Amino acid sequence: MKTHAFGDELEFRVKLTTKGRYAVTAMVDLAAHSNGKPVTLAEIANRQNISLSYLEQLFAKMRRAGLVGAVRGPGGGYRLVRAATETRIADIVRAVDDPIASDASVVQSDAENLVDLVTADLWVALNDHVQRYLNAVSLAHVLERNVILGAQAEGAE
Amino acid sequence: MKTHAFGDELEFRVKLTTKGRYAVTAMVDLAAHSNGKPVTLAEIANRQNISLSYLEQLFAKMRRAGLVGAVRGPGGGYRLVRAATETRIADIVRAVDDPIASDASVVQSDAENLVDLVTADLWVALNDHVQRYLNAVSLAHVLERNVILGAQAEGAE
DNA sequence: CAATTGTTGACTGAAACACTCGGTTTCTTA
DNA sequence: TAAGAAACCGAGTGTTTCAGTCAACAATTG
Repeated sequence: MKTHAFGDELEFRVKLTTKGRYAVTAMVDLAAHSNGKPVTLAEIANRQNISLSYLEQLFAKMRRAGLVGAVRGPGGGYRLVRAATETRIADIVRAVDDPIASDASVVQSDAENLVDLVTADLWVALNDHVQRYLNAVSLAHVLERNVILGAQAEGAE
Repeated sequence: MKTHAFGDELEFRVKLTTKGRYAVTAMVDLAAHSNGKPVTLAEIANRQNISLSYLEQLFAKMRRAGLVGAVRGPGGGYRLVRAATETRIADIVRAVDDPIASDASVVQSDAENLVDLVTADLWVALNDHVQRYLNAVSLAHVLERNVILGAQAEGAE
């Protein structure tokens, strides 16, 4: 029995919760302390006051997404795969957020009436808006405090 | 014991979950079927396939927020308080989302190190971005399918 | 009066969040 | 080669939110 209008898991392409903020914070910290040697999660956990185990989970996802590389053993840690200028905030948020399971087609498909249709329009547009913004901002931008209200959006290529 | 870097409830000013989408869909439906007479939640529930009781909760919040007015008894229902052109999507989303409890000052206050600071910058900027967009779009815009990617942002007055 | 509609509160199962714990592998260095 | 440092991995936990159900109550109409 179909009980509601939207798919159960169809959240929003970019989720913007504290989880993403944790990940971004950790990545900014990593970028800020990158000087050749890998950075340990223990350091980041200390500096940012985030639980080590939670960081491990977040970094596991980011490693699978190809954002960071790991070095095991003493002297090991994580480093950025791409330069800070090439690592986009959107990548980080997408990496740690849950995969928005399956049927994203709901929005498009069973738009039986006009209302479904126009609401879908709005959500797609908004999503695009946010996506574009987070895609235009890199770790380097954030570090340089070069995040200006609104001004970044058109830089998206 | 402070276990993590952000306030427990400090979400994000605008939350953008399915809950907000339900509310927006319902409001679009209400606006679309406004012709003098109040519109019943039962009608909206039928058309939009949302549970009646859930709609009641959402409309209770929107009524408290001054977005809709209720008429009880037979022939009753809800109507928009302001015109569709004056009802902004941001108002709707804010009305139904939970109040982001208490201490939003965390972001600003204990920014001990640089990383906290720059991350806070980013989140404030992004929030502003989304807020601005949703503030520039009215129910009427949505109904007229007048929602263009990105183009609305500067219209916010 | 009865029927209709909104109003309110309590409750529920499922999911996500933000961890915790306990282990295992991999690598370095003494 | 043994010790230890670090990344890996999976299971489990308490809390909150989501989305919905249910039951009662209040106001209005005919």
